[in-house]
Amino acid sequence: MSTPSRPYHHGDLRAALLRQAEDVLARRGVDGLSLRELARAAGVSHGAPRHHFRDRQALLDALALDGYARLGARLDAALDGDGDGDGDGDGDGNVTERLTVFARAYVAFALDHPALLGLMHRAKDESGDERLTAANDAAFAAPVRLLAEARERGAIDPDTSGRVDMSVLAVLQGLAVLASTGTTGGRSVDALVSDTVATLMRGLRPR
Amino acid sequence: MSTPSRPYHHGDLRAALLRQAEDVLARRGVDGLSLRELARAAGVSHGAPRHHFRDRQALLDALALDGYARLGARLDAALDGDGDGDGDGDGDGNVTERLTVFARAYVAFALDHPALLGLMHRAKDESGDERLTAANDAAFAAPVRLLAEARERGAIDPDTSGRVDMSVLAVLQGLAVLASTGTTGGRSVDALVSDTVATLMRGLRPR
DNA sequence: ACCTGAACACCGTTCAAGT
DNA sequence: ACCTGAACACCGTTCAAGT
Repeated sequence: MSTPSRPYHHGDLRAALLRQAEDVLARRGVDGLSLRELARAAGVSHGAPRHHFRDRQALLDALALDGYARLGARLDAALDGDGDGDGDGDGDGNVTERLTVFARAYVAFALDHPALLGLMHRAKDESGDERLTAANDAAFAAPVRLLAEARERGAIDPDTSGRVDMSVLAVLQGLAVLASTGTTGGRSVDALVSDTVATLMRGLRPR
Repeated sequence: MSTPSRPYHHGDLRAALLRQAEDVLARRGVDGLSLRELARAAGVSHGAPRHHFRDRQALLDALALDGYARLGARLDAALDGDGDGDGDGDGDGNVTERLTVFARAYVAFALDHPALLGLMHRAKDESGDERLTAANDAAFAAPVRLLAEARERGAIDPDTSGRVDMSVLAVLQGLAVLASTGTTGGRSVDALVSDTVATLMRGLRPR
């Protein structure tokens, strides 16, 4: 599998740097992340990372990209595990449940990797790398599909057409923000999530 | 008002540093903000800021605190300008409108000062300064009051008690995030905001 | 192809010393 | 009280040179 001789060094420096970087990110935040320190931890000179990442931002982008891939996988897995949604189709409860499942998965990711998620958002907005926006879109394609299907089945109001999709995304984003900052208003995160989805389905108006 | 003689230097270095800092923040982001550069721009030595801010984070905190004060003022002003809400009281439309007004004001702030808002959130979460969380609470006290009053008047579903407040905050946060990252799904920000508030009031379910 | 190591131009922070 | 300026320990980035 691996040759015993190490011509210069590190079988796969790139992977090692990313692994260490995520560790440091989680423990000390983006500001605490130094290329030179990563190089030191990997046992290479401070110039070595240059061969795998053009600059610090490139390493950050790679970290974010990997984060999106894992987030997408988790979201998809959560929805898959919840059933495929075209069985008997009891109409309404299914959408509420599936939205809740999705929101929970997203919030769980936000709680597990707050610094990484923050990095992902920042990288998507500020870095020029368009693979990041693509990865973001891919990760959130599932709820948009979910809503479209529900609308076709009549499980959610059809004349809302496409304009509620953004609203739902706003709610998901907001939930993740509130959860990861601990602004849950004194209740459990799970309760916050299901209450919010319920509120969204039901509306604030009386009746 | 001001003595013509400048014993050492800068009438009010603290204010000058903050002013410059916000400028740099808006134009080059937090990472582009250097204490030494600020000192240079103010015409003082690099050690001078130390007398007004213990370290870089303290300056960032001060910036965030000021941001919260201005955000709060803008949100309150927007709601005040919209009427006091206990006139005739036509019941429903009032809440929708006032929530929309509030959301628009918040989103406008997010669009005007994206970097500052990001700094505010980060500072609130990561810095130890509890005045920041207090400032955050104060800024968002208005919509919580608004909901409480609406519930008393029966303008929103009463048995939702306090558990929708967080939901509404989540929506507001999410809207600001989406707007400031340009993720508006191809429509205007104003439309996104009013659609989302409408969706929230009405609910996703048919009928 | 991958890594080293010196070099350059920056940082934040500390602290004696000045006025 | 407020500011200076040297000092220290870091950075990111570049680039010849090595293997």
